[in-house]
Amino acid sequence: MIKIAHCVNYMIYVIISTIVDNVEKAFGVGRTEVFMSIKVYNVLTRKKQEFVPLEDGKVKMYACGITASGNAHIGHAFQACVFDMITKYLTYKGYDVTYVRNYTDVDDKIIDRARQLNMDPMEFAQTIMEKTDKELAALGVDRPTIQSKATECMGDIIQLIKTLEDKGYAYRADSGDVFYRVSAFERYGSFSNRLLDNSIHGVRIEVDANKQDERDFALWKAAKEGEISWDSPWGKGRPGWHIECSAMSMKYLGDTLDIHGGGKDLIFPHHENEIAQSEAATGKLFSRYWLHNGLIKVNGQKMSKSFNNGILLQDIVGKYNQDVIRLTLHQNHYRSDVNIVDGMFEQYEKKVYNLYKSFAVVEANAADFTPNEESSIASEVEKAFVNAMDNDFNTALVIADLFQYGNRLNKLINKGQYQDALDMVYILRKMYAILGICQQDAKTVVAQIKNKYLDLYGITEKEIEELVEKRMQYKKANDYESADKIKQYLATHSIEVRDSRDKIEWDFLIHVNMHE
RNA sequence: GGCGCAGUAGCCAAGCGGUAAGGCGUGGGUCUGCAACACCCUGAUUCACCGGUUCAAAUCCGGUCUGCGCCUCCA
Repeated sequence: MIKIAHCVNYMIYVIISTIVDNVEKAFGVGRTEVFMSIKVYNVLTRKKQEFVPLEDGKVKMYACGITASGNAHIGHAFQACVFDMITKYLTYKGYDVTYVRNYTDVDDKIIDRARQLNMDPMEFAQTIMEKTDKELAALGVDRPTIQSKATECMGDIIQLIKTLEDKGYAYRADSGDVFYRVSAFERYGSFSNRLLDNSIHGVRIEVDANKQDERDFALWKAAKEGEISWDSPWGKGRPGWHIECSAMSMKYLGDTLDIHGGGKDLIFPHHENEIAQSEAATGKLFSRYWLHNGLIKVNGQKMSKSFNNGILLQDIVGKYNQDVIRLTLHQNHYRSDVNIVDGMFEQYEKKVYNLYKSFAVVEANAADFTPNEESSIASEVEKAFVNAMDNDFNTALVIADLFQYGNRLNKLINKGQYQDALDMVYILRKMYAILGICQQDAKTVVAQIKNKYLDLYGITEKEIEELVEKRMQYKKANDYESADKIKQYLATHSIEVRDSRDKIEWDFLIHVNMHE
């Protein structure tokens, strides 16, 4: 009875929705038009809303980058990959994107580390930035339009602090430090939802005696004896962290940005403070949209030094292929935390190996064909990609689709439909470039991963080939016992063989153990 | 204590009012003397729990529990 009622209700729904669809079509308000626009989750409004830049066709985006105080970790890479992906997608959609990402190249930690290493702090920061740039490039992260450094914008930073001081938003303490006067900015706390000073209870912090209000934060820090410093109207010193980003973003992008991004751990206090500084200085809205990426967890735990579970880029770049790391990072939505569990890199390594193996087969067999950009396969893939990405950059969906396309590609290969297969490879390479995936030479990737594993398993390709040849001889002589001994020996090195009529093929295994 | 996010199969993870995508793993199969890759099949009567709204809820509302993040430098 219930089921019948259920069905009847559903049929009523189907009939109504069909009518609605037809009405929409008749009036030209098809759903396809809705999908033309991009929807983004805006932290400022806490809503998913249509993305409309200030200036038609142009996007001004700033993302908080890295403080160059140590080796970059996978969390830094995630932030870089996310905003690289967003830049590339917006560019694909036809926007002219100006993307600024900063390096903080002077701060307490940098000064401390440099001192430990007996290095000049600027020089130390420089080596870190160069190393990080290389590591990010190895992940297919493009350089932003402008890569700004705090020390290169000192004049702009000082000017901004001066403006704040003139307007009564800043004061110089006896210590020589200049602080932002939070009480002067009424909206302070509204971005991160910290309306009153009630956030401080339950957490014990020492209040700097120089501050007029415990919420005040440093705009300019007076230099200690022998410390690196810059001249300013308030004496020698260096800028506070928050003011750098306000100054740099407005210097290159103007008073109002379209998108401001960064890790979600920066919402408070960093981004709250940036808003307070910038909007107090200009009287204008600082950024129309705020996008924050999630954080990295390792086996369900926060990545932190105390757990000793940090994944540094120097430990994974080179060890895993670019696509493997990108798949791991983009396999879930950018706003969610990425939980990297044991075996995850290996899982995607296996996928990447198989995918490029298929690419190689197609490219070898379809060398004389020309990819057809207008093919139904190409338009289907592109449409699905765009639909997913228009909805707040849903890379998780896009990657789920990629695995299905890989499956379909193999079917096309098995059927010998190389024109279709080539069209598929063509469109995958084109679209997934936005995620930094599927861009490499297929044969090279296959060889890289193969060599890595043969190395790991302690066996060479030459040795395998010789043993396989021997096995062939034994089989021809009907000596299955000896032939199987070779097979077993190869199996101990994780090499599996497959005999066809007149030849023996082999491949290595990638062991993925997802159990905890 | 305050603010925010989240709980979907063994694991990872989409869906965000119309009847549970995808991947890994598992188990079977095609093939094979045996057999890896690939390919095919295989999974949640149900989305932490309890109420409510609705013809219809994993999706909306209220409450409970649990986990996490931020409030101190943090991508």
